[in-house]
Amino acid sequence: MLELRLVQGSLLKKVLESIRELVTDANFDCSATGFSLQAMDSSHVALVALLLRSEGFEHYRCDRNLSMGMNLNNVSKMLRCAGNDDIITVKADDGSDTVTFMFESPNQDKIADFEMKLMDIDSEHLGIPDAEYQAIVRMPSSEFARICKDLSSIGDTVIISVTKEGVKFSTAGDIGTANIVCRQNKTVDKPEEATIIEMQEPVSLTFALRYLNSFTKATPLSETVAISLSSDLPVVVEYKIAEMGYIRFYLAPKIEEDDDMKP
Amino acid sequence: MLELRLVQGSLLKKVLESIRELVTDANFDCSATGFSLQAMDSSHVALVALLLRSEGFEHYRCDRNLSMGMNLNNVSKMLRCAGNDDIITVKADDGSDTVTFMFESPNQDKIADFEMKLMDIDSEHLGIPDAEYQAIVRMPSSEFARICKDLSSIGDTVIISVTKEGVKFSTAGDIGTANIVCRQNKTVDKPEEATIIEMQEPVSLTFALRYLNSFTKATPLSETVAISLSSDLPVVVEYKIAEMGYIRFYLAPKIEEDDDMKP
DNA sequence: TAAAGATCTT
DNA sequence: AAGATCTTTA
Repeated sequence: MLELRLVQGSLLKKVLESIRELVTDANFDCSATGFSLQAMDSSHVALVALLLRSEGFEHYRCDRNLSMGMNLNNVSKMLRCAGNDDIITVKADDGSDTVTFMFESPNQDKIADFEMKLMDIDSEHLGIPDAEYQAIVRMPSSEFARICKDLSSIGDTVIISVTKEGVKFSTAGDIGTANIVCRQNKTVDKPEEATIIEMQEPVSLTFALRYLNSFTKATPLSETVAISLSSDLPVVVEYKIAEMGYIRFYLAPKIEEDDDMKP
Repeated sequence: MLELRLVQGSLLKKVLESIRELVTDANFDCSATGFSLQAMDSSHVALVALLLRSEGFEHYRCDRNLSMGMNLNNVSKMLRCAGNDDIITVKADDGSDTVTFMFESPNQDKIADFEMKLMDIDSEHLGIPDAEYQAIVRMPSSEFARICKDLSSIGDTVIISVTKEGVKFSTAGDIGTANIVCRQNKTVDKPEEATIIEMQEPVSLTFALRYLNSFTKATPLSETVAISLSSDLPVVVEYKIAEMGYIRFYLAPKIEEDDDMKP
């Protein structure tokens, strides 16, 4: 028997809107620890890892580990039927091949329940080793989203270069080139407006903007984003979910190609 | 000679936006009593009845009964040229085959007139008998609209079931099932937020969501909607138009089909 | 602010 | 394929 009650239901709505563009089908794994998901995007280039710890729920009951395969578009359709102030409860009986989403309006006048068939999805659950990163950039998530969106109107890839002074986002395309430099800045009114560089050594890596732009769908979940970079390691773009956990997106850097070698 | 002056011109704009999706051509009937319209939708499944009483107009002159056939899309196009604060005057000369819409800006600086050719439309004007309904549900129009929209992302039809305690909207589709229960609630801050059930006996009927969603285009006209249900009678979805009249939509219930009988 | 384009939906 | 809505641009 599984029963999770989340008073701030909008959070679950936002989580699904964050992942939906990248992943179509995925297993939600429930254990005593919490509610988690790990999935590759459809082109097997990017990876999403979600964790919502049990302590973050108002009520959390999970008698035995459960892996529930769902089509995220369908989950999203159902969650869109929940009001932003609704309390969401997720229920599944042991051995059942369905999951139920329950939405209660704040004044309890409206109660909705949505039942959905589960699917069998075979997924290789990758162990993601904790790595030391050469550089971690923390910045306002909205600023990161704006930069990725702006640059993708110029080019397809972005070079992210970190030095002690700041982080530079560069791109080039048919119409020209663009560089956006964000200086480290810890002296701000609100901590969530800070840009903070934790750097062991300078690093410069290239990524496809298309995926970074998908990652920024998670912007509504957190005021800040942490970007962890190391040569030859996938970048980690992390959005913390207050009191509950995180969404992390992983993306391998592009190997620099010599343009003259292209056909 | 016909001349109707409506200071709150936005009202006429909203009326047309409410009907336009359902009905393409219709006769506007003008008499000393008021301005009315009755029309079936293009697939002859739903019926719209509009009444704007003469008392609601700032000036109302209708020397003889007049039936003016119009293409509602074209009327809508013209009315969209009126500002929301404009005063709208509708004019037609006896025997003329045109109608004129006049728009005056609030400060009288702008005066526009749009003339449109009338059409011949033969319509059977149905007498709609006043019926006793087994149940009448009054609820916030926005909530009804939200429910119809949400459910149509899951299924094509909705079962509306009324009991003394409340009203339940249910649907089923490929991805799952959904039930939304609204409890009767008369103790609200504002009367327009109440959900009120007037019930003689319980009733449960099935309707095509496609049409209900068209009906909810009238939501901007009224804070509340009244849904009148009886077995074997068309449902009436009524939006009152303040001080003037109403728009009523009629839709026959679906006869429950035995799924096994389907091909 | 309004029109056009793009994207998503039925 | 058409319509609706959202976003973007003038």
